[in-house]
Amino acid sequence: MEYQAAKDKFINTWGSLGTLWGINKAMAQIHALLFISPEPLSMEDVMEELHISRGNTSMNLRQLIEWGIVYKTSIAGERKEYFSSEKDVQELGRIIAKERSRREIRPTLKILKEVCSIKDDGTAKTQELIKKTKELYDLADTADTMMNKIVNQEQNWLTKTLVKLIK
Amino acid sequence: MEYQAAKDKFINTWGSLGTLWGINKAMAQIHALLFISPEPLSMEDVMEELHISRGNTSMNLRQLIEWGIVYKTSIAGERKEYFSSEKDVQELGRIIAKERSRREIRPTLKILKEVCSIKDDGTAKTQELIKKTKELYDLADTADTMMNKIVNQEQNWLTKTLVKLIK
DNA sequence: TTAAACTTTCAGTAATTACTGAAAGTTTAA
DNA sequence: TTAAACTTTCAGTAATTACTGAAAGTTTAA
Repeated sequence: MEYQAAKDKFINTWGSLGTLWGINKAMAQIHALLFISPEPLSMEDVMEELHISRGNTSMNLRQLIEWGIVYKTSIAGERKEYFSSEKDVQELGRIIAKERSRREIRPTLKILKEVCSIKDDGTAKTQELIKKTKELYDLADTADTMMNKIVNQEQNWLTKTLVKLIK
Repeated sequence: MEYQAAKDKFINTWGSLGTLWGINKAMAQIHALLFISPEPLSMEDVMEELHISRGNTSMNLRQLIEWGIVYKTSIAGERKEYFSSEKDVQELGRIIAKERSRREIRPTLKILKEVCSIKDDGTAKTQELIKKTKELYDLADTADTMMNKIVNQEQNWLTKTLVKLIK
């Protein structure tokens, strides 16, 4: 496989993986492109490489920046803005885990907490609702905590060692 | 908050969380409904509760069964099929993690492996592609392995203890 | 200041995905 | 067997989401 073929394959795979996880294709592809590019790219570059419109490129780049995994980079003597991706995979993982936790898991935990706190009227269906949402709360809370601990940079020696052992 | 309100809130939240993760709303809602129902429900029941059509209900139930988190349950003397959800949250987590790994992470790992194995022609862009896809491969592989270890029932004493310690 | 070089916004449209409901298919009881 | 009671399939349509490209907005250099 030659460079161009490999590159296209990677960008396309990343794109379709994205859609499977609720991320739009263009956004995932732009990220893939920047991630493997040794130099920052301009909006024009991205448009040409992926054959997408200016508007689409602009909007998705902005979202990636909002997520914190793409940066605006200025190049001396150039008027255009250039964009580059977070290059450290560990850091990438950390940011994504943190953002998904903040945007999705935490709000869900809040709702689960509310739902499992309703008054127990003694009926089977109420008791089941309370029990199940409580269990889900605990599971989601544990998973969230663990994920953050594992993925986090601020790992102490103990955690790091344990993670290695489990693996 | 009364039972009905809490139930609706839970089902709706679960539905929108689903869409955020690339699962369609109806499917997530059917699962939510079955998960908190003390008794198995018929297709008719599901249709009425969620106000969705017969076709939609049938298709999504089938998908949930394919995922392994909803079961067909027969009720003695009843001709209809009844459906119930996996009730153990641990088991639910285990199944979902395993299925997503099998359907999404493994295929991605395979592609990453291919892409990072291309011939190094010495150019900066080729080297960057190889390096970055290799790093992604390692990250995804580690995350996948850890997730499965953690979520799996076949935990030995050591793993269990370590998981508790990290948490 | 102005105008060239850029980026963002957004109304309109295209593409995708989800849903309906009736027809076809299947199962079961008698 | 047959017909009633169910489930599945699928063509057509509705709803949602993504994308385009031109107009509006912004920045910078002179």
